[in-house]
Amino acid sequence: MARIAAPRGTADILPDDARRWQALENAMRDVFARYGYGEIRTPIFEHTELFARGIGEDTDVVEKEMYTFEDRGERSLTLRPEGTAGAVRAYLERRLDTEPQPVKLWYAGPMFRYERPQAGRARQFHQLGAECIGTMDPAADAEIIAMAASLFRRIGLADYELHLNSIGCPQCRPAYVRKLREALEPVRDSLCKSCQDRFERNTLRVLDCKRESCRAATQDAPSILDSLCEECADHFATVRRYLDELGIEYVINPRLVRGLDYYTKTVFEFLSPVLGAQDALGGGGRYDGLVETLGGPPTPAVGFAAGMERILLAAEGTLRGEAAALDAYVATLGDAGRRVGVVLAERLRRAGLRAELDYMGRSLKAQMRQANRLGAKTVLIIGDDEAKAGTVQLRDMESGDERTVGVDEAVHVLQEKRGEK
RNA sequence: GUGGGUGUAGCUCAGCUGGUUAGAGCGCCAGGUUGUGGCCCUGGAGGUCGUGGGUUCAAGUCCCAUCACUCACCCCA
Repeated sequence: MARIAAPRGTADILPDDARRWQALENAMRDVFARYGYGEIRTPIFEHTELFARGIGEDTDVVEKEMYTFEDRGERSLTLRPEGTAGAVRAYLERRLDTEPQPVKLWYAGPMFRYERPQAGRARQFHQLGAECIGTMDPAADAEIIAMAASLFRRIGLADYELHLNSIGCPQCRPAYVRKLREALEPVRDSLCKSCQDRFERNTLRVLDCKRESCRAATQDAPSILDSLCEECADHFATVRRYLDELGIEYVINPRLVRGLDYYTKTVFEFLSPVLGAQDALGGGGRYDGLVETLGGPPTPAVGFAAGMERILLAAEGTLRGEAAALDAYVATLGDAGRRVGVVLAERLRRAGLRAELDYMGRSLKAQMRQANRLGAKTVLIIGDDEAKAGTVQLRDMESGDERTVGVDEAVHVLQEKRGEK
């Protein structure tokens, strides 16, 4: 029979790797809790409409990257490509807008985007993120950024750059876009093909192009930061002031534009130099129009999301999973020893110890080797003699010391030993 | 969607210009002890050489296609 491989762009996380994931998740939970965010778990799939409207019809994500399917009831559903839309949907549907504002939520889980996989990019990947909904206070922007930075610090990830920008609001952005178009019009023909397309559909994105030729052509383009309305300019200045006061370093990048349509005012990205071409660890920003777009009352909000695989990649050297040490390995010989051993292992486990025993009919020697491999601190050897006498050979794997003790004492000794560290 | 690279044991790879039973290291299993680990020694299991076609007396080795992986573009997490 032909074997079936995991679908393209998906990955299995095996036990050794899973330990690092758990370490990240533990750090994440602790950090989010400190900042007062509560976890929200929303569906993995939503109505396609939610993403189409929320993220924006003209974005790459909606245009060509969604896993969309029709269910048996002929509903168009989509595997979530990001987390914000679902969180905001839940905020409205579950009437979190009637609770004291702001509502602070975090989430983590799989996201799906149909793209060609490469380093740091997969079709099923995982994001952790947080949303602070209901306040326009610039301190909330700073809090979200500080929280992300705090998580990175917590896992020893220090090698990154925080890029910051403001892309204005519906009051000031249109005027800037017009100005930008005018400025770019003369050099339009020298832009790359996709930028010529961007020029038409989403002019801001031209600034974000990585091609040398496009960067050169837009060299002298006006900066959006010079065109912000008073409110946006004030907001941005205040966010910056808070970040300065919090000691969070950043670089102003007037070319930073995000790929999703819902952003307003503050946008930011954490870039890592060790990630290769896909260098964004995470990013986010303010989305003051999204709640309304999704049918709610005008509600300001700010949030961020980061790629868990990318974090794990970037924190390769510093974030380690704990190798669960084995307290005891029960090695048995003969039928009587075996019977006693099976029961003893269970007894150790009920006593809160990690215990393992052989299921492959291994020789004692092989059992010892296995115990060593598993990092067992102690091996309890039970042969027919011990079974008859109600004793075990207690072998300390580090020192090699071995002695005969009664079963009760053995359990006691192991518990003591465990408590010591 | 476009382009480059790669596909040989569980893993990392070697197989020269096509030529007899496809190799190494690591890992795995067993033995070296009659009831004992880490080091060492010995032996063993394990491969439709990604898949399908083609060229040839002969293909892991050449050609085509296809799939997968990978890197980059695009976009972003």
